[in-house]
Amino acid sequence: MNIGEIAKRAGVSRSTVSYVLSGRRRVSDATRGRIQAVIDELDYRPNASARALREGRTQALGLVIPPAGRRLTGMQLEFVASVVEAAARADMDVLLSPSGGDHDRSFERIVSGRRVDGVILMEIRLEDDRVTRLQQSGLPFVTIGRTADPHTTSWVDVDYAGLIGRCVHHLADLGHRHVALINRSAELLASGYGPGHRATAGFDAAVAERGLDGVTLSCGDDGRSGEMCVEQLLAAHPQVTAIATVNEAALPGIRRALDTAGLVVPRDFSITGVAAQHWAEEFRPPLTAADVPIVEMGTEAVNLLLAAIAGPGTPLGRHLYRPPISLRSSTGPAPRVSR
Amino acid sequence: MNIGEIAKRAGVSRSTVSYVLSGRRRVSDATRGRIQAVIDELDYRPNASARALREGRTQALGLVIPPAGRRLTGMQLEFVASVVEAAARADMDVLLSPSGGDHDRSFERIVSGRRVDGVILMEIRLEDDRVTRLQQSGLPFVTIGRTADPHTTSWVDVDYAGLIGRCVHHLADLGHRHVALINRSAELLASGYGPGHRATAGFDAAVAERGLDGVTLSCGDDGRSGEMCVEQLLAAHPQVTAIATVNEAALPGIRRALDTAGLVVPRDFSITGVAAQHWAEEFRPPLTAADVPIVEMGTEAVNLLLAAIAGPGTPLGRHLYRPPISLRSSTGPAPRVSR
DNA sequence: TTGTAGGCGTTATCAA
DNA sequence: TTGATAACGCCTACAA
Repeated sequence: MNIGEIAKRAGVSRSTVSYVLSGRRRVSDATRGRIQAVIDELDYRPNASARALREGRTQALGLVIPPAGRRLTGMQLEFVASVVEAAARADMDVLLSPSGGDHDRSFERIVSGRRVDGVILMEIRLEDDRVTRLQQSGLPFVTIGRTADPHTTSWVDVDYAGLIGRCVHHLADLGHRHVALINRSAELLASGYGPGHRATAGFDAAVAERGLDGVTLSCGDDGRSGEMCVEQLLAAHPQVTAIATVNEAALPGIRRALDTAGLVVPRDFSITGVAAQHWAEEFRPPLTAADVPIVEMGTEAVNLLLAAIAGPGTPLGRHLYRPPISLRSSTGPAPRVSR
Repeated sequence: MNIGEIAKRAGVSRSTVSYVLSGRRRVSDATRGRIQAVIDELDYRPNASARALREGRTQALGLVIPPAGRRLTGMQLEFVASVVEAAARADMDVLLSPSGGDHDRSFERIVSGRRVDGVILMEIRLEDDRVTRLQQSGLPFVTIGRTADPHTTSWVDVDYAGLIGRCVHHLADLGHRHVALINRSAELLASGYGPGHRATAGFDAAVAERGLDGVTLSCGDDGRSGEMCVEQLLAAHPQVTAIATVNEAALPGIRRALDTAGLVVPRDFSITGVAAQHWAEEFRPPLTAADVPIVEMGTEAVNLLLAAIAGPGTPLGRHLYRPPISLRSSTGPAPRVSR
């Protein structure tokens, strides 16, 4: 079923059918009605590949996600959902590319095969080959997270440094003197993962400013790791009375380890950090945390990208999110006596 | 950058470049070397739209996921990941369509615009418009889950009825007389969601066979709902000593409600069901459950689809998974005295 | 061993 | 108000 078939049945030329479809030139009511009837009857819709070839636009966005194997965190998942949703609102399809560090078949296919009109890159690192690759390709792109040189790209990001800093100040205000940061995994940090490094920087700065004793720990993105991490923390640093974390996937495990140690939150131990609202609320007791506005960020990333696609001369868009800390019930005054 | 440009620079015709790319006819070493050098230098890759138009194949699969708004469960997410992964292995891209009940723009665009070579449908219902639509479109498709009339489609599914039946038998063997099924949400059930209905059927059959007292509850796909659901269960049916569930997203909440009620698992209360291995292991104590082989199912769905795409006459493929119940630590003998 | 040319389904320019 | 036609980039049957 193609446009020629419709034209034939309606007794007009292909171009007229095309114009009825696009509305880009006047077609008499009579003719348009006849054509529309045929279109409706046959449920015709133009072939996307042909249109893409002709227009130079695919009406699709690429979304580069962390490769399988590593399980996506809840936050990553929500980003995917919000991007897909925002794209659908603009009648754009989303092509998923599970691409890790370097040159990946799927990534290359999407980029150099011109399968998409633009790309959203998730979980980028401070130095990221894929960013370089996209820059040289000329394809519009937006990153969720920013590289070490954020002045040359469009991005949305969370101010991990500032937020973790605020968490530390909040804990200090409550009288905590010995605090710990539970960061993302050591591999991720080693690969130059921005949020991890910025969280560390923010933590260190605030700890220094308030004259606290701070411990930093890496932790895998899963419950089991969180559990082990806190066990080790409690054993090695018994004086610690509070945790700040950017590792939401570890939260359930952190919770279990505190339970096992017989510590009641927030009476004996405080915990706070940066997390998706959903996870903060699911925590027991509900987590005092900076709620990452994931849906907003995903939507904004899509909007920036659509703008860049529409106008090649569009200025770079950047948005650093610094949501307030929602006070819930997981932080309290430092316990009087050390454990 | 197109094939003509490569041809010009290499001093050959376009067809020769094309043949070098496809390897479908012999090209002399000298010529091929010269062409390949140009290709490498310019990092040329054929335009996907043009190729799709010419070949009638897009090298992309559509994956229809539940619409945003409803948060994807961990299991759904893993399906997505496994499908994307399996597709990537076959050099296929995956186009995501967040489509709910009926005719959705995104779904229609993918299907009638021929944007994909085939479709994988998630979370289908016993009667599903999208299945009908795909059947009449002639586009190959595979469903994860099956409709009420499973003889006309290709699918992979979990034998929820059989598995929940086994769970009940396991509980009965342990001496439990009063058991509950925690099902998926009421809306999902009302919309004719197969796994929900089949779980109920399996539960009822096993309960009848063993002469037990069985309660069935619907529960939203999130922790909060699980918590409320179990609170109500304990209040309304104090004699219940065990739960079987197909609602893995509710597990954390179920856990919290049991905690709050002061019930120790498995001493005072047993819990089992069907869940992704990951969630079963994350539960405390680790959940005795039928582990849904998600990656295997996602991979098999892709393989069935690829086969159907390759050979239009391919027989329908169906695979009903019935994984064994992994005995972990969340079930034990029924407590002697009722609460 | 390589080249020529037609057509996949669209859209838009030029003509009528 | 409508129609004929070229072009988007690719693949391949046919020719040389």
